[in-house]
Amino acid sequence: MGVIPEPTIERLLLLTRFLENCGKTVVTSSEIEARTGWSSNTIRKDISCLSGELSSGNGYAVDSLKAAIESSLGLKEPRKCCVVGLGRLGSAYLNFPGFEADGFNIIAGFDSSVNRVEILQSPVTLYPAFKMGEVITRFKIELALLCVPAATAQIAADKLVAAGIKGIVNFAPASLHVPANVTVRNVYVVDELRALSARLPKE
Amino acid sequence: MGVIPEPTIERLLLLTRFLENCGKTVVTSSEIEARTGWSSNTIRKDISCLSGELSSGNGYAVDSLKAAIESSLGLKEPRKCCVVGLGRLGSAYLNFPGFEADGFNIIAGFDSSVNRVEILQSPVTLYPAFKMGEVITRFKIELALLCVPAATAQIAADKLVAAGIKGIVNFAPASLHVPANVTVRNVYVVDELRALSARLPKE
DNA sequence: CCATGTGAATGCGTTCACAGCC
DNA sequence: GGCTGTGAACGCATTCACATGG
Repeated sequence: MGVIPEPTIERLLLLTRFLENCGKTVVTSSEIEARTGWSSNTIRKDISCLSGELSSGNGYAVDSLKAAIESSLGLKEPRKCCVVGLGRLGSAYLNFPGFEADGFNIIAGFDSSVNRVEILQSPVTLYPAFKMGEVITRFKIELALLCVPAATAQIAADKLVAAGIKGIVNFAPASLHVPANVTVRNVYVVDELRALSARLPKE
Repeated sequence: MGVIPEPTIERLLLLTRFLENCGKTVVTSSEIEARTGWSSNTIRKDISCLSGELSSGNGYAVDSLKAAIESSLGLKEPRKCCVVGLGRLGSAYLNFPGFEADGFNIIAGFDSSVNRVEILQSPVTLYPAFKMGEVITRFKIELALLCVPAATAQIAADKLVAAGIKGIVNFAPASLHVPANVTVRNVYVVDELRALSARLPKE
């Protein structure tokens, strides 16, 4: 059953959120279509990429389906994460309570300002930036939230890559240059607004 | 020249960020390939969707290229935006300085807690949630940053749609149900981490 | 000669249509 | 009857290959 296509992965991830919020114990592909806009064909094809008995003829058991997605996509294993750049956004994430429930553990924060590292109150250990390589390697941190300004984003990304990071969520408006074995997800609010703008009907 | 394919729009948006940061006045498609990972073929095809004389034989003038993208995607016109939900994230965006430079004006903030609306310090006018419809219609607000908890995201989205909003950036882990003429962009940090997880080599 | 631009070929994801099952 | 699952058809985006221009 080969590799799962990228768009399918993306939909399956969103589907788990739908399953969490739908409040039902069984759903059919048509119900999902009605709520998400994806055709029931697409949804069934997506689900057929998963393994296991998921349907008993009509409808999918919500719990099993959710579990199957999480297991197929490798979401079950806990992942160690760090926050790089402790400005307004970065320090917000240090205190954000939503990570644990999905198995993500923020275990370190980094900032180039030693002063800030010492002053900030935080539930996770903070380090000056020059310790990034050592700490990431030592704790086997896999993922990073990159919250530094655009001007220093590439430099920080280079350090993360050198330390063996596997994936980066990039909050800076910069297009990062990383090797093929490192995945980057760009999350910049203004770019999302621009993406919306680009889809508005032009008059 | 026909409609621009979705993936091309996405790349062109990221390309402008690259152009802003590359520090050169002329770039070739191969240079872009080396930095972004997209093939030079793809990039030239993308650029061919734009209109105007962009190349003089070798390389693109960075400024003209950036301008052409912005104009073709309709990014030049200023857009009115609002923030819905003034918790930690929402109030951070009220004070975020990066919107203006790209022509986005945050002109209203909404929260269901009247108390919070009265107490919060903010550079933009705040309103209680029940005024959403009226204010959005009156000021012709086109885009919304939806920063409410997952549990109330759909309800808030319904109100936005009823008020005539054109696009929503959804920060809640909820899959929103909106009519086809409204675009939604989902931006949830934990989902980005999950997307990275799903792409890590499974052992 | 190197870089752009573009019709043609390829490949991949979506859509279709129907067989199988409860 | 309604729903799932899947091979086959389709369509669109990427890739290729080459003609064009400085």
